[in-house]
Amino acid sequence: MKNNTRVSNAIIRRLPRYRRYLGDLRSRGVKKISSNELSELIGYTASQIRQDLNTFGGFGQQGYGYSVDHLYAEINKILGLDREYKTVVVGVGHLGQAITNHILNYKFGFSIVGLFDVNPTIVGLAINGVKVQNSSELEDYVRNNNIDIGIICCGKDNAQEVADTLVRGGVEGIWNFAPIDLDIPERIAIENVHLSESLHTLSFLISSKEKENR
Amino acid sequence: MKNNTRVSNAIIRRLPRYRRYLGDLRSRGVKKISSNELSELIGYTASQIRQDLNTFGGFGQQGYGYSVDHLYAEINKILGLDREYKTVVVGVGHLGQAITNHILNYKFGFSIVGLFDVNPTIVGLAINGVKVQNSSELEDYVRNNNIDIGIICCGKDNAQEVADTLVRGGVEGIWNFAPIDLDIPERIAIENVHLSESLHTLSFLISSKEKENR
DNA sequence: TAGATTGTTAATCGATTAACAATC
DNA sequence: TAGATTGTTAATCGATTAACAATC
Repeated sequence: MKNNTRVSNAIIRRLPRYRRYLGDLRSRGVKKISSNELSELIGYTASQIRQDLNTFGGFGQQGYGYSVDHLYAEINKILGLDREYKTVVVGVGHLGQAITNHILNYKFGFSIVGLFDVNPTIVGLAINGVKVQNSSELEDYVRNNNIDIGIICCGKDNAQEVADTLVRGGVEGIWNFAPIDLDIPERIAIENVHLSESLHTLSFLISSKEKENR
Repeated sequence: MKNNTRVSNAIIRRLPRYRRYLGDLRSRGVKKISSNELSELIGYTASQIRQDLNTFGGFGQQGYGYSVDHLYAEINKILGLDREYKTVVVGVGHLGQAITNHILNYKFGFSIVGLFDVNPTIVGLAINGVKVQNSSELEDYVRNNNIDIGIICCGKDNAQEVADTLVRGGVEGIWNFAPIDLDIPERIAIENVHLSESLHTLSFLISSKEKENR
């Protein structure tokens, strides 16, 4: 695997998608695939697929194609899915619970270790067998348990404060569902899921289609 | 507002973000803003901001800048947020409930009209005052109530079937949370939220940062 | 060996940035 | 009017596609 010096954002967004399609192929027992066949399935050009993969290394074999198993394993490595991530969820409303479920049903190396909330009527309850703790204990917990990822599912008013706490506790990355752009150090990875913006993208697309069809 | 002939995806993704920042400014009572000031806040170059806005029309005033109120209203129009959208949620697990809450707390023109599930132990329950119906009634319901948007929160095995049903019922757009690429007619708008892919992007970023810091 | 398909270089296309004339 | 800032054209940069030599 080549050294990934500044992989473009466009490529980064395509990688998990490659993984998903390769995982499907793999579970269907497909052994080999060419960039052309993959192009057919996934919708990127064969040329782009080869370019993308060669950013990280030569995973194919001329005249043959790609071994599905091997390529899947390599993409998992590229995505950092060859290790375990311990996570905490902060804010255990419906969204926090949905994310908790989502991760607990996951095969690949993410575990929910702690749940946190500020609401005293929720603190102490067990969700999926994990007890909800008071957010005041978040920093110590993250530090003492070597938590890797903090998942922010609280409202936007507390989100920056929670992020600061997670960073002080020593997380490596933050998965943020609050509708705000967090201010965090360069060394910490951040991935935002802005649901409102996604919904507004949909309404934009609906409006566009309407205009087209007029 | 100009005719939006094929707006690039890059621009589309930035529009809801402009809206969010302008909404914040507005609620803080700010009356005018220049592309330079907005650049400072939002992190795009002033040049890009002006280019983006001028895709849709000239909303500013030379020598002055942009009226926050006016620009916010225009972006709402561009995003199609000057109308009402009736929605149904299919699959009322934690995620479906989280999305339902999210939308019900929304100020801008999205209403949850129907909830649907296949699970008989959930059908009949009321969630946020909306009764859960059996998915077998989905198509008729969508048709008879002029539903605009279908929100897919079920598992990936049923997702394509649900999408087909929604399309037959006559929705204009689909907000899809199932980890699959749906096959739908060109005239229907689609927006995917692939949570797993988002999480895998985060693990990729964590791995990259680790390598950088070595 | 011949055929197939990758890996990689070169060409094209599109998006971002810079510059500045228009104008409030 | 002078200063400021937009709207827009031109220049640059980066990403995608095309082409083909390398090679299994």
